[in-house]
Amino acid sequence: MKEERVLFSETLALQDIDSQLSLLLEPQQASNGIIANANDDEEERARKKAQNRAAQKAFRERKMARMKDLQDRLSQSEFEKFTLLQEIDQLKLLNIEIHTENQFLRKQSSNKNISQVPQGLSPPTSLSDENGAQFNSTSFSFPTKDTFFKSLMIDQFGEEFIQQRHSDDNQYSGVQLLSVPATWEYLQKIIQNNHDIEFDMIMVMNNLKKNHICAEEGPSYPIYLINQMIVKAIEASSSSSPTM
Amino acid sequence: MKEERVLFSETLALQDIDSQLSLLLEPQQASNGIIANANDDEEERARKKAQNRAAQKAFRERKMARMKDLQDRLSQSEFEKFTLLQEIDQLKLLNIEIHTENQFLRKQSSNKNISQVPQGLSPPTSLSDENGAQFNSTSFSFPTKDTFFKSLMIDQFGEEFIQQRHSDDNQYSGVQLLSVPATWEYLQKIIQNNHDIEFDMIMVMNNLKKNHICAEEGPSYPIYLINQMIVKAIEASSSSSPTM
DNA sequence: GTTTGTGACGTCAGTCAG
DNA sequence: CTGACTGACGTCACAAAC
Repeated sequence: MKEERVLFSETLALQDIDSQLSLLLEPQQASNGIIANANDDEEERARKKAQNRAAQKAFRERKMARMKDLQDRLSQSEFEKFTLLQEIDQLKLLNIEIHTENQFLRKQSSNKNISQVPQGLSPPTSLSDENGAQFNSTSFSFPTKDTFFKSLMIDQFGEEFIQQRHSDDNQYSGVQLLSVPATWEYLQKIIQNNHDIEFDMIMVMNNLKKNHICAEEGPSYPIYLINQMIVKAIEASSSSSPTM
Repeated sequence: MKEERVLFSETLALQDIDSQLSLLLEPQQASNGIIANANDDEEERARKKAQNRAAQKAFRERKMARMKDLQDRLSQSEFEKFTLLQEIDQLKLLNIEIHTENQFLRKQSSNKNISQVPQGLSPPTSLSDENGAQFNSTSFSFPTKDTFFKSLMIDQFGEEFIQQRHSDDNQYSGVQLLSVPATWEYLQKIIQNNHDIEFDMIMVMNNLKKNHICAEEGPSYPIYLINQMIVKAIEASSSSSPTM
């Protein structure tokens, strides 16, 4: 009772390539004998099935493509986030420098000529000196970047503008960081726990090398960057391996 | 020849809920009559099928969840990118202000006392004045933020650090913007082209309202924010609708 | 061994547009 | 009405984990 079905199914499978074409080759040899009617009906259903089969196949492919697209977009977005973070740090650094210079100039100015400098300049701002008090005279002990900027930003834009980016343990502006040894362990774990994937750890580490960030634990890498490099390495190994 | 199969399939469909349990309720009534052997084999296969059925179902669900997770992570990432962009703009603004003030101070200082101010301060930097030439005396005509910062950053960090964020048509630091009317049209198009989804356009516009960005075309919204709000609205409508 | 997870297909029913 | 699209399931084969 089941062999029938299996046979049927196999037949279809073999016809797979033809199935799409079978729709185009219209069934014009219908009016033939006595069995014409039944035959017609049968054919109709078969045609429909083939149609559906093709439709599903296409649909599945589209779905897969969508999935892949999503993945790619995520990676891309994450990467852009990272570059933005870098940009922010550059800006902060620049800001500190300028501000420091500013403090110095102000000091000079007040030494030579008291209240020569108007406090509120072009924009309706007031970069008052109270938060700059940490900068005294000529020896500059830099505060933590974040501390410094928080006070600065609050002064400029008010509390509500400050979005707290929790700088936890191994975090760099909210991005999880892994030190070099930690990265190494991470890679090993991945390889151990995922037998189906393989990649060149050395390649990953090398690719990572240029992108380190200086954290308290020494040079570190943002985790998503690591992941990205892993993906790259996997792709590299799979395209060069003989399995493909 | 096919009715058999259909019947069989339907039977299975009806047993759907039981199928998972049928595995637990072990077939202990096997050794009965003469037909025990055939029966046993049959049962075995049925059991296997049910098993597979359940497995597939679970697998599909996991897959769906993964998909959803990806979506969410993308949205989240995109959103974070946006806040970072905002932060950058704040920093740039702050930077301009301080730098402007700096220029002014420098001018004052050189008026009173030539070369009182050392050019290179604490960090090994040289915020030389050549790029600040656009600021002359007391009237400050602000350059484009980007122009200004490009020169400033190049001066500080060198060309290679400057990643060009193409500010195209309706773009805000690389994020596509839609003006209010454009947003409205966008929503309508979405509704038209996706019959299966429905949401309250008004709700979306309202949620968007607080998050506008001032572009040349007037208040605008970043496209991904719009998309996010649409998702929200869809969820809201689907959870409140009687279909659920 | 068997279970379990996954990929690839097929089938059917329901929906929408032309 | 017909055809395309889609969601939900089922089945099989085969790798993988127990």
